Amino acid sequence: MIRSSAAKPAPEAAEPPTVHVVDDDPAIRDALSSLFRSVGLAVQAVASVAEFLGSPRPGTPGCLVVDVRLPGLSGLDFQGQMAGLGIRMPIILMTGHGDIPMSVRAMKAGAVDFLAKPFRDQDMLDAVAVALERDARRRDAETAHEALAALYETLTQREREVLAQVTAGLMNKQVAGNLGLSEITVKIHRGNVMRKMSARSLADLVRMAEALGIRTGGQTSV
Amino acid sequence: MIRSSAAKPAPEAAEPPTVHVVDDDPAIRDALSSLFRSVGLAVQAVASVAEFLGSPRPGTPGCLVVDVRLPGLSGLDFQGQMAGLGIRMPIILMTGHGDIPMSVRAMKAGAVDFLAKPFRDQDMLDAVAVALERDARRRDAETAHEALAALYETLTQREREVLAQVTAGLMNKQVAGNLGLSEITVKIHRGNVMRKMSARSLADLVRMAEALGIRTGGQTSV
DNA sequence: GCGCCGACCAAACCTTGGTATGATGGCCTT
DNA sequence: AAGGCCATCATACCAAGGTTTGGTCGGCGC
Repeated sequence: MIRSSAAKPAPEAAEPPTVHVVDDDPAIRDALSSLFRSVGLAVQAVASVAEFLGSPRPGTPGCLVVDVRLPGLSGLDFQGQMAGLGIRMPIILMTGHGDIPMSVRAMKAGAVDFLAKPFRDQDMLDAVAVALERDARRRDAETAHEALAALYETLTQREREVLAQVTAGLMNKQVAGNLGLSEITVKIHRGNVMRKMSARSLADLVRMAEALGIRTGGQTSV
Repeated sequence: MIRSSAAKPAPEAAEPPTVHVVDDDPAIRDALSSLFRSVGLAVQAVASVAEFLGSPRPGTPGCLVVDVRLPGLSGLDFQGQMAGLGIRMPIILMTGHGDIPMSVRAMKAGAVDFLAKPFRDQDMLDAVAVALERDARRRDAETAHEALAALYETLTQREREVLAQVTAGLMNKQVAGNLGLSEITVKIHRGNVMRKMSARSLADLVRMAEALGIRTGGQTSV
């Protein structure tokens, strides 16, 4: 697979991305909803963070457009909580009464944009476009990583040890020595690893180990 | 000093990082200079961007602290120009009369921080600490990459082709077929590549190719 | 011309990788 | 007790990787 979610041969109709709007002002919600719908985007508009968290949030791609001043919980705190909740959807913050430190803090925390009201429609659309693109990339990367992690899960402890040392560049006999095994046993484990990980070559396996963050104490120049 | 590259156990003789201050107000320059010197940092303070660019800037680690409103060239434009000039030192911007869009634009462009005057000394020191840490990491990564690129430079065209295909996971005979060579010739090139790149194993070589961004059309699952 | 280097190839030889087939034993679940 | 999974090892065999020795050919600079 080369890029994007080409995991399956049949790239079924890509679900449309959804813009989640969180603002306690109904007028703003309506205005943003029609703005986003006018460019073909799906919209889910709610009045509070609680409402957003309570609503059904299927694993569809999308982004958040949130007012920083919300009843109960500020958008900035909200931003921080999202990470803890495992929600990594890109966030665009907007505010009617913001200041520079607030915007800087938001951007440092990873916000895609921070728009002061009133903003131009186009600025918001541009920000959403960037956010959706970022989300698409994040999801692709996450999907690929999860697939890899799932394969890794199927390995036994021994096989993982062998994987680590083999991808560190050690020869079978060295691995055997380190693990107190015979070389033939290492070969068997190694073969199992290649098969279970669907690696077609050692180079493949090395890249997989790299992506999984598997490192040994063994010195490597890279 | 805050922290520097803890990459090596004995970094020793680490050149002290320099904070470059660019502000047309002498009072600010003096105040910042003594602030930074009070925590053991070297400082180079100038009044304009031209002066900064004209001064001797050896390849020492450091960061920039720049006022966005400068005679002739704004700090924001300056930020953009830096990339074009190949200067990738982290930048901290400060302003007396900034607004939110300005700060957001600066942060999007990669500024470490954007401080509205007046700011607390500690905020500036914190920002500088982050900037210097970021610079240290960037320099480490850059140094490693340059060393790798230098090795790659010593390869002949053929050797590079062989490197690409071998690290893509192809067998010698496949590489030979693709390049119209005999297998024995591929082996020789391959051996030369391993020697010239100082790779102690194929796994090593794969990681090097990865770091160099060497990709072939060959399909890979990673 | 001469030396140097890169590219190319071959024969011989050795090491390493990889895959059977077959077998033993431990542990856990049914 | 039986079956399954894992780990272990041996023998044998084949494929692939890797080096050495030795040689041809063409371009480039002195």
